Amino acid sequence: MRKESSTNTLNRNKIHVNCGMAYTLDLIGGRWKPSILWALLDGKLRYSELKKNIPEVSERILVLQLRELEKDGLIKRKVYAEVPPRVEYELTNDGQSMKPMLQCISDWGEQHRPDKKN
Amino acid sequence: MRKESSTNTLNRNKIHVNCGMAYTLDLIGGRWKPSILWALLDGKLRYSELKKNIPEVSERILVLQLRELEKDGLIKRKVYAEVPPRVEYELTNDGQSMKPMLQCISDWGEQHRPDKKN
DNA sequence: TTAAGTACTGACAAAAATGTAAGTAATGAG
DNA sequence: CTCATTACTTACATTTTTGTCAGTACTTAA
Repeated sequence: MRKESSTNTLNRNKIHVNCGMAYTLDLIGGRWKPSILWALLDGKLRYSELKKNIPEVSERILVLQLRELEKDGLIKRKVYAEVPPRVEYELTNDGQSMKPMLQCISDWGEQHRPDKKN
Repeated sequence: MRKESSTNTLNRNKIHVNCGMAYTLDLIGGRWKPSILWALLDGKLRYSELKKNIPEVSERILVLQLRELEKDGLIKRKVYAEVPPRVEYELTNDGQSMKPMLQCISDWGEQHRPDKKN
């Protein structure tokens, strides 16, 4: 949770105003968000499929990260009125519009991380 | 400081191995790192100039972020043996190689943040 | 002797992010 | 009636990040 008036939060918001980079990075910068976005680049996935894709994450955190991505308009959540439940996640248009940027970020990482295989 | 064996840290490292995006974002994702990198894109700056560029940050945090960027090989620190002291920061080659990516991240932010001026 | 300038450092505190373990709701199958 | 299935939620604990405030070291200039 975020205290609206902590220096920490105020700073965050001030930075967004004069640094587009900081704004973007705040949206995609959570621990598991890159993995989630990456998985969704190929199309929609059910909650359980996301979990399989990202085995290390706990359910609580996965849901938290999904909710934030949804709140920030990068993914949408579609619930089917079935039992057992079915929920699908997919990128919104804004999320799709990140594709080239995400690819670029990924490429830089692949090329520069120390333990890459030659 | 980081406890090398917490689940938190282990997860961070595991993610790096199979998600280049996550690796990159970890390097540039600190609160003030985008602002610092952005300022250094135009050339080297003294510590005091960086401070002027980013007035909100406290000295302690500014130094912390600079040290991390340095440790991760994105910037270099050059000390002149003068009094009063002079220290200059500039991008390394790896830092320079981020330029197009950083521009891309910045552009996305400028175009999508809610409170942009039309 | 005192002050000014620069680039910090240290002790401490608050806030935010991440993780663990267990539990819930609805329904159809056996 | 019990179990399996799916997508979560809740209470709690730990770890990490960010921030505050005061102080330091060195030398030159007044």
